[in-house]
This record gives sequence, C-alpha cells and structure tokens, in this order.
Amino acid sequence: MTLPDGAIREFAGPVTGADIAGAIGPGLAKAAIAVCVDGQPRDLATVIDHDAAVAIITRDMPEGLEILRHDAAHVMAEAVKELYPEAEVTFGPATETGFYYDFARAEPFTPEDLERIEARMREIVRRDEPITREVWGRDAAIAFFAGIGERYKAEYIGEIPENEEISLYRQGNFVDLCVGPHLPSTGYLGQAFKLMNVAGAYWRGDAKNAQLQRVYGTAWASQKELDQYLFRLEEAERRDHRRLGRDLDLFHLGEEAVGSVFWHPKGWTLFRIIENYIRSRLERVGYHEVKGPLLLDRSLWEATGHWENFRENMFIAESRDERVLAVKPMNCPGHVLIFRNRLRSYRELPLRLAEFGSCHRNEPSGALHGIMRVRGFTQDDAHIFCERPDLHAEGNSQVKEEAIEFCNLLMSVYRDFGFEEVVVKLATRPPQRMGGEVYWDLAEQDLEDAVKAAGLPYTLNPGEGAFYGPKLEFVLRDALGRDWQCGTLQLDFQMPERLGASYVGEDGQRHAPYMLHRAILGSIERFIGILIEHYAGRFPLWLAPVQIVVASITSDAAAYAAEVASACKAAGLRALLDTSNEKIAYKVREHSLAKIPIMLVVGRREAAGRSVALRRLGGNDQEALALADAVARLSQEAAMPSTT
RNA sequence: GCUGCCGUAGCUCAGUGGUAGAGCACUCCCUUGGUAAGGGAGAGGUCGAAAGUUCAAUCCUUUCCGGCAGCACCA
Repeated sequence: MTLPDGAIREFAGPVTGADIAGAIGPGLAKAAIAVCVDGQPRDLATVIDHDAAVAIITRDMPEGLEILRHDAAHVMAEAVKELYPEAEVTFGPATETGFYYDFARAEPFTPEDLERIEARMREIVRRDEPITREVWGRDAAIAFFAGIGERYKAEYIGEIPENEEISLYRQGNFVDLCVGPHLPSTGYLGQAFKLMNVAGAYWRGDAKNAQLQRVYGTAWASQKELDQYLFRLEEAERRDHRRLGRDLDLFHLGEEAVGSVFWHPKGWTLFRIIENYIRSRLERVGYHEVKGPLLLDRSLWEATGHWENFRENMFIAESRDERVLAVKPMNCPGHVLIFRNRLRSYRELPLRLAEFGSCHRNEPSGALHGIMRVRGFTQDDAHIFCERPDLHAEGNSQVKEEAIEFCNLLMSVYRDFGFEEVVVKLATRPPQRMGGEVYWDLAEQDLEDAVKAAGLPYTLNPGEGAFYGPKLEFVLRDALGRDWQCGTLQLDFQMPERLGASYVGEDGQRHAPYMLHRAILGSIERFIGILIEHYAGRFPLWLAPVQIVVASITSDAAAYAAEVASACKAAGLRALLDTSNEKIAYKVREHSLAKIPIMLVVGRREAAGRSVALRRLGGNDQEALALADAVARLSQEAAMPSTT
C-alpha cells in the first residue's frame, strides 16, 4: 500500500482501511472515517485486496467533511422515517455548508417538526448505529423499495445504468440506496449540526415534476466550526444590502414598482459616481458612449429571435397607431442599428460602442431579490465590432486583441473597487449552436489565449456558451468569501449578420463584423448591492455618498462650521453640515451609524484658530489640522482611482 | 411561476372576537454641552386589499397584492 507521503506499507493479505490506519498509528485509527483507494473514496470497512495508493480520510479533510455531511442527510432521513413513516425519501446530498434531503409528504413540515427531527437525529447519533454496505441485484432492490412504499427510490433504481453496482446502506432500521462512502457508524457524525429551514424543491430539479419538501441543514467537523458558520450567517444578515439600503437611506423598493429601484439622493449619488468612473475608464481606452431607444418595434425583436424565444420575459407596449413595441431587455440590437446606420469601413474597426443601457426584463416574481435581481436595471454595456477574422492569417485577430484589452481593463476596475480575487470561466460551444466548427475552434481559442495573456486563472465550463458564440464569465469574491458573477465577454458571430450589419473590407467587399458583447459590472444595481455587502456599508472615501460631516459643538461655532463645509464643497468633496441642537457625542454617534467616513468637528477653539478636528469612522482619536491642510489632504484621498 | 412562512406607526416588535400599544426615529420647547444616545412635551395607525362568517372582525374563512426562504428561471 502506497501512502500519500510515498511510503510503502506491506500487508500479508487483504486489509481494510481501518487496518491500515491502525497500522500507521492509534491516533489516526481514531480519527479515520473513510479511506481513499486509488483516488476513489471508500468505506473504512472496504476490503482492499490488491496493491493500491491509499489515503486515510479524517473528518478534518474536505473529503471527510463531505462524507460527514452526507451522513447527516442519512441520519435526518432516518429520523424523519421514524417520526413520519408516511414520508417518502428521495435524494439527500452534501452541500457547500451542510446537507439537505428531499422528502415527499402531503403534510408540510413545520418549524416545530424540524425541532423534533433534529432532536431525533441527535438521539440516533447517540445510539451509534453501525452503518453497513450491501450490494443488491437490480430487481431485488426495486422490489424492496417498492415493497416499503418508497416509490421515488424504486423509480430511480430503474434508471441506474446496467453496468453500475447497486449499493444499499443500512443503519438501524433505515435502508437507503446510496453509492457511499459512509461513516462506520452514526456516532461518528457528532453533534455539530443544525437544521436550518424547509423549502420546496422539484423532483429531479424539473419544474414539471412533483414538488418535494427539502429540509436544509448545516453540519461541521466541530462545534467551533458550526458556531463560526452561524456567526458568518449573522454577519451576512448584518450586511444585507436591503437592510443597509434602508438604514443608509440609499434606496427603497415598493409595491408600486415591483422589481424596480427607487433611488434616494445618497444612493443615486453612489450610482452616478460609479457610472462616471466607468465612463472615464472607457473613454480612455477608445469607447464611444451612445444612447439607444428604450422602446423598439416588434419587427426588430422578430429579427433578433427574441420575439420567438424570450417574449414572456419582455414588457410589451403599444403606440397609438397600434404598433407593438417591446421595452428593450438588452442593448445590442440598438448598437447594431447604430453601426448599420451608414456604410462602415474596416478602417473604423474595432468600433467600441458603450451605453449605460437601461434594460427591463419581466423576471418571474420568485426570482426578485432586493436590488440584486430586478426587472429594471442598468448595464455598463458595450459592443465591440471587430473585423471578421481571417482563418489563415498570422498573428492576433482583432477579436483576440480586444479580448485581451478587455481582461486587463476589467481586472483594473475590480481592483479599484476593492476586489482582488477573480476567477474566470470559459464557456464553450453548447450542443445547440449556430455557425461552423472552424469558427467555434478559432473563437474559443481566441478567448482562451486572451485570458492567458491577461494572466488570469480560469476554468472550463464546457457546453455552457451562448448559441451564437463562446463566452468568458468573470466571477469576483467578496469580503465574506461569496462569489458573484459580474463581468462577461461574449463573442457573437451571428447577430450583426442577422440584422444586416456589414463593413467594407480592405478587399472592397462587404463583410459582416464579429461582435463582442461585454460588461464589467454587469447590472449596476446588482453591483451596488454587492458593494454594499462587501464593504458592509462603509464605503471607501471615493465612493461614499457623503464623505464628510462638519459638526459644530456649540452654536457659537455654527458660522465657522458652515464655512468649513463650504470649503469642502468648493474642493469637490461631498460634505454635509450639522449645526443641529445636539451634543457632540450624539452627533458622533449619529454620523458613525450613518457610516460617514470623515467627521470634522469644530468648536470655539477651531473657529479661533481656523482649524478642524478630524475624526475617522471607526477611530477613537482626533487629529487637529489647519482647515486648508485638511481640505487638501481629503481631496487627494477622495480622488477617483485610475482616472488621473 | 411553484411550495412553505409572513404582513399591526417611518423602523424593530407587543397585543385582543367588543375598532390598538412600547422603544427608536419625527415635530416643538428647555438645554450651548469637546467625541457613540442631555431633559420634557407632542404628533403619528381604514391593523396589506377585497369579500364572507358574526350582533360585532385587526383577530376566524376565502381570494388577491406584497415580502421572506428555497426550487425553477437568469438571452
């Protein structure tokens, strides 16, 4: 047996994982929960009868944790069957943070039911029931599950491929179909788990199928990790953009416009700062900003194929002469029409048309979520029209050059917003697609080369590209370690042609251009939601809607405070004046809760010396500064990054 | 859209088959106080909407609207 460190252990005959762990040491024997044989996770009791590479899996390892969680699902199923024998079991896998199990039962589970189930689970763990594996014949297995009324299990076994082994796991009186591996006994699960909530889920993930009840739980290797996870959940709740949006008076959502945002002055300030920052970045690298119409004639959407495929998701309007129009769900057709409006030369390419495009999509009500998922939103969109690549040419195509430039720009923008960790996914040709294989080959190659050239880590997402071309998806990771897909770069060799766009090439002939759809932030509304949660509402100075509050200590200093606020505003800083009739401690608390980054406190002393006492959010001390110095320093600190 | 839960003052939440309360926020008054809540008074609600049961509904029932969680969706 070859161990992970390369050491070789000899055994006279067939051994189990437990034997091997025991041979290595008593500590490991105790910690072992499963074994990895030639890369495959197995039960600790599995007999290994050949030379193999083995690794003992413990509960602290990611593989071990996954087994633990999977077992938690089984223990839950056992508990449910004991308490509610009429419930049918279906699937119950491990998840990123725990597990779930889908049950079929006419009665909904109540929160009280969850408490009962959790208590029974803890009891099953204390019973320490041995978990054993059995291999069954297909027909016997189907008959068994059908016989005990488990129709979903029986249905599923019928669909397992002929060549696969059908294994059942038994713990106590509970028997479940499962590939495993599992813990040696229920006691190994420990008590670091908790049931979280119940929700509906479709049988086999299909909305056409019956809806089951999914019970979610979380499970960890230790109580400490469970506590940390629960704390992280609380932290996420504290940072929830819906709560902070209200507390910081950034926006509200209302039933008068479901799925659209009412931006308040501070929120709109933030929106405009972000828009202006992107505008400035784009101008520097040769984009031209445009603005297309919001309402476009039905015939255009028929030409793009949207009328056929996405009509349910579009808002439809009618003009008084009874023409049918759709509120645009995307900006590209408008940009193609701008491109197509006159004869274009290859000399104009690449042509980069950018728009802060206001889009509307009639999303299903259940999909809406704060400002993250809305029906009306704004994209930092642009379409880059490129020369049709010559399949036999040397060197980089325009498409590739533009893709590289875009990756660099995107990374720089993300860094400016405080996101350092970004992963890229390359989504390649889907089963249903348009265009010949040679074009797909080249297109995928160009995008892959571009990510490499930009030095970004990436993973493949096979078959997930759009029907008109492959795409890059940019996923950033926030302060809480959550992933958000924001940026996208999609290559499209269909739409320009479909809408009759062309340019005159060097050869004097007309060609349909290639088009790159690209966005960095994606939806600005959603991106602001992400920023709020990333920063927990404590924006860096350049983004803060209110950067400075000038607070007076006594009314004697009010006039000077007003002068200080004016000086800040004159320097382009977003400053607020607070000369209200409150004590300074009250003002400090109030503006700290409003998460305003800088407070300039002025009393008699400052007024006499033309100075300010500068206090930073979260700090406990103040710094005495001459007014002019403070303004100069803050202006510099508040500068928009990468734009000067 | 589906399943479950929820909807009482701007916010957080009590409460009752006989038409409502607290804290914070808000307004006014007193207070001029040096770094996370000074004191007092006042105003504020068709109890999400409609229909039904009832002598009587904020409370019970139904439908609708909206929110939350998950699923499905996300060109």
